[in-house]
Amino acid sequence: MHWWPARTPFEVIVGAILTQSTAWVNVERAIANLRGARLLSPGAMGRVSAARLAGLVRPSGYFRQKAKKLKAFVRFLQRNYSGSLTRMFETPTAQLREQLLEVHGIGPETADSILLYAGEHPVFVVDAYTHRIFERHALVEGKPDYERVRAFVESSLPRDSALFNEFHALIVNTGKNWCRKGAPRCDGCPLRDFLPVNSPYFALTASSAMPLSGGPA
DNA sequence: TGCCAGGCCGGGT
DNA sequence: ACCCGGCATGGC
Repeated sequence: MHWWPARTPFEVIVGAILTQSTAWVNVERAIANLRGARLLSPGAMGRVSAARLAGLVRPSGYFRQKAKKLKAFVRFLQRNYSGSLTRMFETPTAQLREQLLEVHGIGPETADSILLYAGEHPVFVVDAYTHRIFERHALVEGKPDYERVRAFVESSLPRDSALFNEFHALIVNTGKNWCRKGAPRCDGCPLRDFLPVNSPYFALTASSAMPLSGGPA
């Protein structure tokens, strides 16, 4: 779907932080502000003040928190990789994931989004939609926490970043259209017709047949 | 008008 | 190991 609307890996990372619990349309304004201020590079963002940064990312909500998080990431990148994303992404996946989780403001979903969408590391991104869909379809054994869902998907599909990318994109679209919070349970969702389902392949097949409008791209 | 959006942190059990 | 309040703007 080529759905993550970013021009560079750094912009993907910025978007991943800014979109935390926030509608993408608000993130777009914030990123436009950053672009206008020529701050969409690790070096420039490292030099700007947190207060100035906060003003620019204001439309994305939680703006003081997010300014702090962006600063924390570029500081981490500078300290550990001399500001080079290329060098950062040369780090083995599991090791880099642990490092990212240490950074203030980067939790499991943001870390995995960075790994997959900015670095093309083969990890599956679990988000609110993934949780809701997999829980409603009872695809995961036991309590469907983040690591269980991730382990289930990653062990059910070939370890291929392009596939994880596409699969997650399809899930988010399915979620936006049919699995929003408060929506009638599975009402109109194309996945419903595939119950009982016990493999993500079924979800992938079903999702491919649905309209793909409404994405952030 | 109120609910929700592709979370995460820090402090409490 | 959970659980919860706080963080904040903009669209429907």
